[in-house]
Amino acid sequence: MCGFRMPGIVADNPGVIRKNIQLPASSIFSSYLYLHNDAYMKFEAVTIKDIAKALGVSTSTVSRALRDSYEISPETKELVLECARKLNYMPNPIALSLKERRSRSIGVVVCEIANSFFSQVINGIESIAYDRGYNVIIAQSNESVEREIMDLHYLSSRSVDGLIISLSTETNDISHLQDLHNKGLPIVMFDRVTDEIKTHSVVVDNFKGTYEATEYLLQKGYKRIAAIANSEFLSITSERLGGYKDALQAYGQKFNKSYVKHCFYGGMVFSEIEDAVNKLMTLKQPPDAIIATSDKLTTGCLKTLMRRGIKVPDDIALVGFLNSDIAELMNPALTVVHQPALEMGKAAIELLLQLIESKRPVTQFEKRVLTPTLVIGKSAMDVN
Amino acid sequence: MCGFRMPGIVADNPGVIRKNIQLPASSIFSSYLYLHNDAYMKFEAVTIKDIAKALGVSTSTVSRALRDSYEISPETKELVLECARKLNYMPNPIALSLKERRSRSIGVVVCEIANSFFSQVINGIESIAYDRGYNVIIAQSNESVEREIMDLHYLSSRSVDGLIISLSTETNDISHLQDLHNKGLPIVMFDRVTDEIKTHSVVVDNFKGTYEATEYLLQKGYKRIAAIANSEFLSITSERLGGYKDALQAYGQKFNKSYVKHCFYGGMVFSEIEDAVNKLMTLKQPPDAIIATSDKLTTGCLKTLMRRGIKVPDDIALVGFLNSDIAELMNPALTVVHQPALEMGKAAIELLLQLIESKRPVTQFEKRVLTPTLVIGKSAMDVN
DNA sequence: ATCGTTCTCGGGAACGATTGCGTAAAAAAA
DNA sequence: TTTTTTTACGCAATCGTTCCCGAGAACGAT
Repeated sequence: MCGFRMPGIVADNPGVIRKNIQLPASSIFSSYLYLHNDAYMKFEAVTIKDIAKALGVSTSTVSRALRDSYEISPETKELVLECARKLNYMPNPIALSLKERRSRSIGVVVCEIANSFFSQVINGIESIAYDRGYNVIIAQSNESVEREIMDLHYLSSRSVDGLIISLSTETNDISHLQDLHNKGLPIVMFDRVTDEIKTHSVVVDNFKGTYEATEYLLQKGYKRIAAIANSEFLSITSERLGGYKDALQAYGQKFNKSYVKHCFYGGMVFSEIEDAVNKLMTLKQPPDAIIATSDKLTTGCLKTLMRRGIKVPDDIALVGFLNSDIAELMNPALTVVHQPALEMGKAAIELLLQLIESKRPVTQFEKRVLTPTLVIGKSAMDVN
Repeated sequence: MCGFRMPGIVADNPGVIRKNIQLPASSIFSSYLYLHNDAYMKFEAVTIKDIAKALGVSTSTVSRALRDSYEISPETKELVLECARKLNYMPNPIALSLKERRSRSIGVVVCEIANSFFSQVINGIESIAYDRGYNVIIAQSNESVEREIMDLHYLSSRSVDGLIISLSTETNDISHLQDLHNKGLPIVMFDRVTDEIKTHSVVVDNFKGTYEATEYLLQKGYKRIAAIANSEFLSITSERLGGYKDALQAYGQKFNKSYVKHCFYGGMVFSEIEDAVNKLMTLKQPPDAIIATSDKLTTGCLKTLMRRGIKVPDDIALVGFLNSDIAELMNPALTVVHQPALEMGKAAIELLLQLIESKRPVTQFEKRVLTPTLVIGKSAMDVN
């Protein structure tokens, strides 16, 4: 009597749903009524009411049976499970969210999706979130603090259970984030972080990244190494410039302030990079090498040099942060600082889920520091 | 009497919420109670009940006042609006979803996020969806049909209002999609599409893309042009190979079957590409040019050639589909077929929202065909 | 004075699921 | 046999919101 609808194949105990279910390619979704004939009708899902009605029991019994409660007899359980399977019942996540006051979704704010580094991070986040039954809502700030605030507003209004964020370049006032944090929203920061909010964070050893890159150039014999960096506000900027400065010092070179150029919008505005490169190249003593401290800056810098007819590495060396998997295919093959982006994403979501699912308040926060890799290419040569 | 909580700044009429709201950077989120002291407490949102209680009216009145119903007096409306503003009330989207039986979220299935083409498409989708109040749930198939089915299962269980999908390379049986479609789920396909499902789709003129690329090589004087393509199952494969064949014919060259290699996993498995290139290069008459018909194939092909010490374009020419914005920085600067990915994403989401928000059944389906661009680089030379 | 309108508003049932509490019937203990 | 305990289930509230009814009050028409 409970087969008055399309017979389905698999229904899972809601507790273990989507865990290695093996389903045939057909009729997986028959939890929905067939109503798609001529009229355009919203397909309606099977609910516990349908099961209850079909079996002549109460919804409480169905609910408890599905959750394998001890107060339901084995026979009834079997009946309910069987019927749920037949109707291909699937629990309504929205109703559950309302009841449990959690959305099982997390928000991710990055400045740009179409950027290798961030898309790889998102890849890592998504892979784990998916397995844990969370969905990921992605928002882009486009390096604008205004947009970042709107993103957070939006995500907050969609009542996400947690947040993973890399700050926009414009963000020096973080009160909008602080507000959310104060209200108890679990937050994990990555890449561009701030100490002002006490929470977990995931970064690479930025200092080490530029230190090694600078050291590499110094060992090659370069004497006038310039740096093109992001906005001074960003954590990554000072850290990366720190590694650059320390390496210079370690090798007995004096730090030259005019060799450091900042791009406030980190290359989102291309003319920024052009200006920076132009200013460097028109110095009385132009640099013989450039370190670019982010993906967009690295490619933008190479693009500018190329367009100006400046040969790399013959006229100038170029080393930079880059997570594109085609760095070796570039002209020249770039020597790059590569970040373990996928792992960063995984670390971030793991820390976030830990925060979200923690029963008791978390007071000890972790700053997970991963190690970047210097991938040697041909964008610097031996100068002697 | 209604200011017993943190005074907020802005509350919107739910009907026009998130429409060009200008808010100061602080206290935007004070719709939530301050409970984040020592104990870890979930922050609780302000509901219409709170407003009703504060004002001594019923929730119905509050609800209607907020929705600007005609049956509420202007005075009461003003009171309610004022109070909502004070408490910084924000409607609970989950409760709304439950009531209205729609989640205001759409699912996007692509094979890989960290791929320029797809991340650009997602960028386009996201930009519009966000403005229209929808959130985007992204799932990756990794070119696996099994994973694709699980993705759809997941998205379906999260009750998305619509779906945008580019099929995985393994997908020749589309009954899992067909099922969802039959049940009335609005679907828009892009890139890798199928005629078996009658719905909107967004593609580029693949034929034209390869035709022009092939023609370009033919005009340069190449005589033995090979093609490396995706799985035969995919729509893009036959279309792109079609353009290739027709161009050959138009220029009086005979089609040589051994010059066409398929990579079933489209380059997700790198050895596939290596094998394809190796087989081509060990022919008695190896090709003098290669056309790669997808992003991953293009970069994979170049990587293989480079590793084998085969110079492009000196030893062989290479032209391929590529949406990376650093094609011009590659070695050599690649001549590529560039797809308007952002526009494709925008078109897809627009068509989907049209489907979702249509009152009456949609029977006329649109196949929107955008035009790819051949971007000339230096990966082919004049051979005479 | 009585009736029909119009204007406002409240009560309460949904939406789908969980869960504390109450309670019949059955089983166990007295 | 009576009492107590256990078993197995139903009722109803709850989450936040909308919306169908119903209903009181004011007002004009008869």
